[in-house]
Amino acid sequence: MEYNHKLIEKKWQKHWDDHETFKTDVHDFNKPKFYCLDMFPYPSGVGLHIGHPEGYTASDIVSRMKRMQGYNVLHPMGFDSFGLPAEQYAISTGNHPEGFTKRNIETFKGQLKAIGLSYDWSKEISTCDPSYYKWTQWIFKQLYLDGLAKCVDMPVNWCEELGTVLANDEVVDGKSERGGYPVIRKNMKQWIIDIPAYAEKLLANLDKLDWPESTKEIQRNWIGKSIGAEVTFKVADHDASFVVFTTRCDTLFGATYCVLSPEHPLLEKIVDLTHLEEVKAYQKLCESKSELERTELNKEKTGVFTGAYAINPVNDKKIPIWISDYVLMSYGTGAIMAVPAHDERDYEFARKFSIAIIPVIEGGNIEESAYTGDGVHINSDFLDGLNKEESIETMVKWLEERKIGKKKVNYRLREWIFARQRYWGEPIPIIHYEDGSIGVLDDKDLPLILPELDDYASKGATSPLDKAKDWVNVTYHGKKGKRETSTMPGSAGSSWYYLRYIDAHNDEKFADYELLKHWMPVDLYIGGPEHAVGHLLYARMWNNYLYDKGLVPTDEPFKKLVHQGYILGANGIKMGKRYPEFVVNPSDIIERYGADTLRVYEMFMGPLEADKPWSEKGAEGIRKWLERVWRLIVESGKVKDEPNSSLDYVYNFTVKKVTGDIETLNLNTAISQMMIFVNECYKTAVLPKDYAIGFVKMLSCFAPHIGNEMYEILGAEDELAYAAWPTYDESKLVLEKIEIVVQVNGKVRAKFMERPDLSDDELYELALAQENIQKQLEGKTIRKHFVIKGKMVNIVAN
RNA sequence: GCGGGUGUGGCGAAAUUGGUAGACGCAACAGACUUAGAAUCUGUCGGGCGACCGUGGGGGUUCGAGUCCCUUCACCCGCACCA
Repeated sequence: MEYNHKLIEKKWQKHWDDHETFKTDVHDFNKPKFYCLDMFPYPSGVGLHIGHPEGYTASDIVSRMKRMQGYNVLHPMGFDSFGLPAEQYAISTGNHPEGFTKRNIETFKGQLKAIGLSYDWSKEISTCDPSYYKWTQWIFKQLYLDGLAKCVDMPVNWCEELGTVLANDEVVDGKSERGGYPVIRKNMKQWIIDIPAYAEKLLANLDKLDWPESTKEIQRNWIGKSIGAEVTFKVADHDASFVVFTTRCDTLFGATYCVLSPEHPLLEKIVDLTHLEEVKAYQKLCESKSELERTELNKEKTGVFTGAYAINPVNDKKIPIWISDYVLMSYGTGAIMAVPAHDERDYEFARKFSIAIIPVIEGGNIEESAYTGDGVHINSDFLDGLNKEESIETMVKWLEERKIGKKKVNYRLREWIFARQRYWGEPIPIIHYEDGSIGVLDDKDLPLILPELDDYASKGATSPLDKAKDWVNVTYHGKKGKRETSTMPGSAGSSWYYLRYIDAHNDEKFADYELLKHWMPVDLYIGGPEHAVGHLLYARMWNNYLYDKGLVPTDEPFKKLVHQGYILGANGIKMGKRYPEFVVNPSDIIERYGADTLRVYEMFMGPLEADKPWSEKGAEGIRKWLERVWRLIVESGKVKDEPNSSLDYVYNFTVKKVTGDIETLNLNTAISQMMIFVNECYKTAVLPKDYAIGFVKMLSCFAPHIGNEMYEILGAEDELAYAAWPTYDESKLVLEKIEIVVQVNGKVRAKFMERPDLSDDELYELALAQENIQKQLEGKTIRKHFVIKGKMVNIVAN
């Protein structure tokens, strides 16, 4: 009987489907729970790529082991099916997004099943399903009622090509993440979610998460906390003032000018008539620039003088007010005090426009560059002689006493722009009444179904939904109004899906609290690093918010997070359109070698988190290894109901190593150890049946189809997925004799085998007796020696 | 510029966290089986004839360093005029 992957894989996939093997009873609280989650895919139309099975296999291995260890494992899957990617693809291929998405989901599901992943499909969710997005709308409604979702007029990222606004994480280098189209800043009435209100909590909670340090750091940077002060500057000869944010209020005596952002609202009021034309021209120039142009590196500073002056509150000096695009309206207060002596940007600007540079900290060479280091304060009246920390403290106190400034914490994190002028998303359950008021739909009117629309392409600043006139114009609670025609962004549905799996069919609530209390948080979350600030920050915010409302039991949703690396092409470059000849399609690999080979190879390639190049030969090697395993278990005749002590050590060690490695996700070394076990089995005549069964159980986590088949061939009749995980006998791990290494001056000079329980002195004596050691020590004096018990002796001599 | 990470044979990678560098696999080579090849099984496999040399380079701590410290180079990822 030969190993036939096609037959075996089909057989066991059907078995798992027919028996609902992986269906989890979420109400069973008797066993300890384990919630193992994958980032659900966009069903994009091109099908699964080679990277999907990597993370999915890793979480599947953990799920399968935990199940055998007696955990009640929740391992669900669903589809992130609303949003730009699906819609863009639909438009470009002339398909309607709905039918198209449904077909894609079926394709994805078929592909996922062909990999042999142990998902509980009874809990499948799809974010574009009304029974799901009813609750996305419901959570949005709560955010709205609590003042965290707002409709405001603000500058947003506008992408003309996509015909929509975009969130900050969807803009990369001034271009849209999807498609790479130019993005400009533009004032629009927009729905936003006040994620900055959660900045502090999201930042502080990072410390307690078992996440990759790099991802936590990215989130910290994105939140961008900085501690400083706000200082009020009066405008000379005007009844006006503005506030600046600074982290260096200790340098106030060196502030020789102020800069307002070109969009600053105060400008209208204070610009001098003789400068009005210039200012307007500059504002217009800035407005027309794309985000990319504005943030270009090392760009020369530009700006114009407003003709107005501010009063420096510490010395009542008149200092000029300029405008420049290096001051951003979206950060701090949109205005700064400029201290050219100690800030590189201000220095460059002051040099260019010949503005005074007054040093207030000793150090550096002010003729050449700004000095940003620490030092003793000078030219600073009551701060003279103090260092940075002392000066800041003194200055804040001074400002606070006179009520012209105060300590202030600022965050870089901006509002989450929550509306898209697109068709394929959750409708926002809001009505704009004719009287100018805004209303939200009653719970009984949710979900607000996305109307069918033939012409769903986005053009210009209007939403495709504007065209659904019958849907837009409504009378609600006796008032006439129009529905909101923007839809929610793709990241809406993915911000809470992990909660829905736990109670996927609940019509009354988004999920039952008692169930959430048992199952949350997610114990292990595996997905790509590209979601470090988008999804992973939004989901944290929603969960923290729902926690504050008492609707979920934990503030943080994902206890442990792991990112899988990219599978690169054989050329070492990311697979993609640029090098189509290096793109590997997972379905081809499954067809040729089988899903088990694909799974084991992807796990064997290297550490889960690392980027690794694909190797066809490597995959072939794994296929051959599985055949070798098959011959050992099924054909060799070695499997017998009798003991073989020569395998005791390697078997027990393998159980220990594989168990520990799965726990820590060192899946490549777990496979190495299983290979060592198989190699040892080939060297001996008898493979005890219980060892064969234990081995097959472990292997079945990695290669479930061949594992189940061999388990059946070995005569087992129970369901392997819930069979007891193999245990190891610690006493068998103690070897009779172990190898002792003898070093002279740190270099290996001899090795010998000895009992592991000898004393240090006994080992030292034996080491000295070694022939080669005697030779090495000839004519030398022994100075000292070190013994590492059960391992080595190092003799120091000269 | 700031932050995070990586660097080990021809290749993918291991290394019990300071204790035998290169486990396991790919490729290569040799032998067995075969008319022959493929497959399989069994070996060899960092460099050097050797003393020795070897974990990007240089320095240091230590009886002992891939692992710790300093310094430097290269590449990858994130943020980027954030006041």
